[in-house]
Amino acid sequence: MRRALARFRLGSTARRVFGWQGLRPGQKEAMRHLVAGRDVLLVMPTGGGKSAVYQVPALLLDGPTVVVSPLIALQRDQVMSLLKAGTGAVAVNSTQSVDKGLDQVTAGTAEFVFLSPEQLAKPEVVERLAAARPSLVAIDEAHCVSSWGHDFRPDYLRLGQVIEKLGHPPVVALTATAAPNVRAEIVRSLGLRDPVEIVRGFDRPNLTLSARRFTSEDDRRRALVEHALAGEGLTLVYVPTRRDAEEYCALMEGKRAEPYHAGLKTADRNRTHARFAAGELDVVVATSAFGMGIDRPDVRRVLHAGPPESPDAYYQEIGRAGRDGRPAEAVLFYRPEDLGLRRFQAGGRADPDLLLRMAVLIREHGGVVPAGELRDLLGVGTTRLTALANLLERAGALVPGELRWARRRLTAERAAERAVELDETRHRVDESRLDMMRAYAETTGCRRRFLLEYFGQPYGRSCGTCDTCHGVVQEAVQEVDDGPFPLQSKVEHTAWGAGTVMSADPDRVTVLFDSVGYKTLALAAVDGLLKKI
DNA sequence: CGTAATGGATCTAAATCCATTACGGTGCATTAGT
Repeated sequence: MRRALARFRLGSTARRVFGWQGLRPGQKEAMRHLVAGRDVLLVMPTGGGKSAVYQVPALLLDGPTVVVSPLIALQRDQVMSLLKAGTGAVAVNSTQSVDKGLDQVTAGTAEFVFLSPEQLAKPEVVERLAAARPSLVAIDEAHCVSSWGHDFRPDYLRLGQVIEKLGHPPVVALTATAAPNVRAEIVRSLGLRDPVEIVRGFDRPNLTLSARRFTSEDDRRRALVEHALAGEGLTLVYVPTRRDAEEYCALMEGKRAEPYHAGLKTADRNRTHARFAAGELDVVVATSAFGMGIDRPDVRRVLHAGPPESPDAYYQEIGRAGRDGRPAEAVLFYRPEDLGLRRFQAGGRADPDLLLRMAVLIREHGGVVPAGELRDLLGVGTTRLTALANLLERAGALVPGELRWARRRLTAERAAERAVELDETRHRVDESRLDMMRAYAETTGCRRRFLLEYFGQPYGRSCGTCDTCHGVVQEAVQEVDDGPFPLQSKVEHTAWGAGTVMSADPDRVTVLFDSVGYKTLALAAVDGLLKKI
């Protein structure tokens, strides 16, 4: 009854509380499903408006809304804007008393509570939240589950368990960028139940795409700096290292430029952020640290001094240009040697020996092993231990959310073996994403088409505006169901198993395989190896 | 994996070459010491 009523109040609530006039189609659809009790995965590339999707339903449902947000700065911004709208909100993190924050939730004065996955890794925090009977859970920047969960911030992979402990109210996962396999991982990892997937407009027609290839580092550097200095308008330069951020920034003569990376003092970072937001800068030269929470609509250019680790990351970064709809450009200054650094940064494999020792210890203990003891015995830190536990849990060896052996019949050896396989698979898929980044940089086809099809949106023509199109718009390069392997059709490879066709040309086909990631195959050589299923 | 910094050797003294080594991204939370 309440829910039926709430459906019709979405628009008026949005107007009354937040002053939003019209809701966009994707937004309203997502809200309706949430209010009706469904889980939702929302992928909307253009910035603003995603938070509305949980904020409006939250006000129509009884009980607090738990928002998982990766950065304390982001939590702070969201809380401030909600408080300004006259709605109770609190961020629970290490900058202030966790207990006092949770008291606001218990007392019912905070309708919204923002937390990091690390806070939610603490059982007492989850218990207190569960006691408040949350009516909605929102996972902001949900691609972090996939990009950070495996090693950097492993508590991201524990959110599925947290959601269950919170009673699994309707969950909405929000992100700007996610390829089909990333979407699948978000759904699986968060344990979303029969979710509605809403994927809106990946294409950004006002963005022109180009890439320039260089042999020497010096040439690349000169070309990028020259390009940055020649143009007008707000520019973001993405660089691979902190050092490069400083060096490139020093070369931006005549521009109001600042570097940005995680090695700078918090005060300096905040200042640069504020100046950028206020329009007091022309150029920010940054590592991947700069980005989330940026909402300036008038970024005219995003230049890359080397490719990021995947098209997913690249699209995320160039997506910060031209949000006002006016022309903007994304230029990749590329050297094949760049890929080595990214491969290094992708990190090493989990140590099989360590996994085995951990499995043996937990299995022989019999009960719940204290995390501190396990860390000491294995000589690893919290982050690493959680990452290893995640692997063993996915291997079916541990009770979800606990350091306790799940099945007597499973040997430690077999569990460790499975965990290693899972880790291997993930790394293979990651490497294939890097291969796709190289393919983007080196393609002679339409770059827009390349990216859109990578994200599972058949495009089948050439855009006419990227460098490789040379101003030529081809209406039908490839129909969706042309050829032996139509786009998005399911296929099976004798060695690599099941996959989905992501892009097809007259002579070759790119398939996303579950076990090995993206592979591009020459049609002339696939006879007997690849078949439609 | 690639690049930059470091160090040692070198036909006799300032600079160059080669081999070796170090380094590389993202943030939370917690803690020790002001």
